[in-house]
Amino acid sequence: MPDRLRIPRPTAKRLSLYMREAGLRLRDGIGQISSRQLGETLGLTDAQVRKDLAYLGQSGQPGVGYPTRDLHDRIRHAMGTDQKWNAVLVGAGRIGRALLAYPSFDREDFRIVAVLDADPALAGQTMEGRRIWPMAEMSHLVREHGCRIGIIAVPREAAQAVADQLVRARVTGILNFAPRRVEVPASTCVISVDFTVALEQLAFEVNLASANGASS
Amino acid sequence: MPDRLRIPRPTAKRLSLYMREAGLRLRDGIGQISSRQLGETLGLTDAQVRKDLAYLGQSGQPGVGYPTRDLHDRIRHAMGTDQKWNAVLVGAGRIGRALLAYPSFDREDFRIVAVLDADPALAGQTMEGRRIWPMAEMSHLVREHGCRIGIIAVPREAAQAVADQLVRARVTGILNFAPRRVEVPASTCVISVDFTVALEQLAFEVNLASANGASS
DNA sequence: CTTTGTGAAATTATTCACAGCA
DNA sequence: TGCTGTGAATAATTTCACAAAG
Repeated sequence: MPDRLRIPRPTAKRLSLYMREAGLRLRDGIGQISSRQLGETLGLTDAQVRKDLAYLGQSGQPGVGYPTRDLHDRIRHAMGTDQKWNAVLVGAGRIGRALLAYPSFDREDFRIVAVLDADPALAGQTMEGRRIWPMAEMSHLVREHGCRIGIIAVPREAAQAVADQLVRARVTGILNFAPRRVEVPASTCVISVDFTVALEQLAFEVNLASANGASS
Repeated sequence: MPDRLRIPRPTAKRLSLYMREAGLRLRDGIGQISSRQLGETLGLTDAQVRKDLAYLGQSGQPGVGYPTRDLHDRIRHAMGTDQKWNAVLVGAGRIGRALLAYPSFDREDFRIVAVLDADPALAGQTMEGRRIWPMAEMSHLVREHGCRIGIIAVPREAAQAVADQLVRARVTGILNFAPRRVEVPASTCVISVDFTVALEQLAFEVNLASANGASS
């Protein structure tokens, strides 16, 4: 007996955006927000926004909009970000450093609690004020801090081995910044952030736009 | 008269992956690759791969597969990465540094040719061996190097202003790493890479999986 | 007069399944 | 036998359009 409707993946992505926007409004003391306003700031149609928000159950008031606080809380709950998500970061390179300093990775809900690197020379040093551990400590750190997430910020060649180690250490989710697919058992989730794909996607879009624009 | 079929966006994303894989095979001297092999390494069905590749026109050989070199070239052409894409990077922070050192941003097709930052104290300094320019130099640099792409690697609050400047400097594509939508005229393309959305997406997936897995 | 929630319609994307070629 | 290319079938997602509510 599912207590709520299954949320489609495209919707889940947009829910993140709605939540961020609701958070900003909340901070600014704005109590209501309409699907049209939300759509306008995010580049979506109002119908799309309403369909998405309807997955969270009735919450809007006709003629008024959605109460900011309630909206924010509902999305948080639906996304699971009302829980604590501790993460281990593997890779003390430049991407790892950027993530350590990134606000989203040091919030109440998400937090990088340990940094590891395969380079023995780095073990014991600090990065952005955090101590770097050797790889052998992974299972221990994951257990000690109750990490459910592992972040792969190592070069392509090392990514699969790191993924294997993370799975053995019993994380249930992996955020992968290496430019390749990592193979994991079905019980583990992977989300990849691929800079190269984004860049090539952009080239594709620009070409498409200029092809459409240039009609002699 | 369009000389080729319109490529759907999901397909375009996957084409990047196929191209990368073809490039790796090419480097290893493997001359052929089948839709099944491609699908296996990338986590897709063979039918999906074939449908996608069919947009590039006939190129596979029944019973054999796709010739690696030809496949790579065709995708390159379709994506527009057989052209040169110079980019200006705005933001000499930690994300900017990571991108500067990232292999994909210093290839024959893509290259970051200039770094800018709003902080006057950074102007004239170097980062990853590149000189940092003040914002006022943007138009000049874009024109001089023929940059078609601008990369936004600044905090949320500064992102829209940077986007406006990039548009004025006449870039046609923007790669946005700031966690917000940037508003641009329709003639400019934007692709966003949003770490926060990726992270929350992961939490969502993990929750979903554990909900499915745990049926008492 | 504005805005929600939602069935129905339209569009888009994926999977199936198989004829035809090497 | 192994594999491509592709119509047809299915599934997923978005848009439309409107009754009902503040």
